[in-house]
Amino acid sequence: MARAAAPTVLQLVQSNSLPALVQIEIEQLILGGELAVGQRINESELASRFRTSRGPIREALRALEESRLVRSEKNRGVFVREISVTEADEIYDVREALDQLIGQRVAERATPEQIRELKAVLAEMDRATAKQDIKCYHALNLKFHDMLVEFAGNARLAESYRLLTKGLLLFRLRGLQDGGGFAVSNTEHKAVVDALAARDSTRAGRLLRQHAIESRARMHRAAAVADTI
Amino acid sequence: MARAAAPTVLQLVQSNSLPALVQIEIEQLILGGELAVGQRINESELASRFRTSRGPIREALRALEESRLVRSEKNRGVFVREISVTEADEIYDVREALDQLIGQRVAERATPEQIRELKAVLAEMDRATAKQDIKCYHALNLKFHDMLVEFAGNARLAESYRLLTKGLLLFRLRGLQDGGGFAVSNTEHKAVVDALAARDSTRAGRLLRQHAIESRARMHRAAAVADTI
DNA sequence: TAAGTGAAGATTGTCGACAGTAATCAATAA
DNA sequence: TTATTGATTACTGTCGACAATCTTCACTTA
Repeated sequence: MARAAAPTVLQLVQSNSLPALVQIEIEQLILGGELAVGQRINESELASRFRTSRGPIREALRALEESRLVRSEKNRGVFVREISVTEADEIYDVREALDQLIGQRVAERATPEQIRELKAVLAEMDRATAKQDIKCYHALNLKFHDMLVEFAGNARLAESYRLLTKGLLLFRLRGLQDGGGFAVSNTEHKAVVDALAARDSTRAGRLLRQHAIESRARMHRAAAVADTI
Repeated sequence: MARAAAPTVLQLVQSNSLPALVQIEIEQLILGGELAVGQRINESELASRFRTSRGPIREALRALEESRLVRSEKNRGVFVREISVTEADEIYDVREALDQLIGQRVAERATPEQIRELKAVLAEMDRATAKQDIKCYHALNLKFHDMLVEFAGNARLAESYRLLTKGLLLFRLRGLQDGGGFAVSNTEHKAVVDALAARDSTRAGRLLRQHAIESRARMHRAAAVADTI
């Protein structure tokens, strides 16, 4: 496993503090949809849920606010952030630039083993497509892009990229993602991996950027459809 | 003044909560060098300094940790983050990509008034250069790039860019920035603004990226010199 | 002298409590 | 019936206190 090893629960508890743990937990709640977009977050409720006082909860919420997953109104509480199409557009604008960089770097630095891992995920995605398992495809899609940014070998890049795409997830939770055409999406993935395997950094960068552009277009189409409903 | 209006103190106190205010204050302490890089931050000390309890301080520190300005060790405290040359390199890698995007967008979107503002700052920088006022030049340099990212008209881009460059400031605080050649730097600035005025987005993007690349090279030269001392 | 040990002090982690503010809802008046 | 007012309730903002942990440093011992 060439990727950064996932930390064990033990390591997590020992190194990270309670607020950090809570932060991860709340993030899962948001990204998992249990806390709906726009919803107010009740501190006391979370506190009793996690068997802590409100202190650690508040600390976690501050961190989540800094990462723009929640917004906070004074004396009113913190709310799960809602992303408008306009803001999603802004994010995509940045993402396109970063994806190009990611494609270039992965083409330059990825090990043969990592390329194989990417291909394996691609194959899984094909199977999910065949079964029309959208949920599975979506999870694999996230994994694929996460692996890419990891293989780019730049921690700061990965951090920026993940922060950005987390915002996009808030939007996707409304069910607008991928615009239905996910078989198309995987064709684009394959072209990218081909360029990576060929160590063609320019082409890989261009293709991954193009993939982001197409994703944005799919997002727009889905949003347009959703608005007509 | 076409830029985003600076919020008044009143607005700040009314809208933002105490932790948010404290966060800004601590950030100033760090970026101003009062809290040295690598130094441990004493919660009680800050609390008495700002006449609050430790709660708000801790919340602010969590937010600063999320923005990577401090790091936190369990049961040991939080420390002002130190940036290695390797990490500065990583940041520059991302910054180059973002700068290209910024150049393109500003060329497309900036108002004539904004272009004039940029030129005015450039003139100020020339005067600072003539007086060999490095500190003033440095401040204006930051302002120039901050205006650029603002004029790009993409809040998320601005956010990502500022987060990134804040990290670079931690490095710069060690006196390694600019590598001495700041007259050269302003020549590059002028070329960028020329492209912006000509509405040549491709050239503006290329030049601003190139400027970031040169900045990185200057950083490396300065670091090399610092290491021989 | 150097290494190890123990206590004392300082600092962080967490909690429960109280004050202040916003939201809710019933009662009243137009 | 609708709008307004006032009281009630719920929640956030902040604080001080205590427990747990780390650091420091004097002291002992080989």
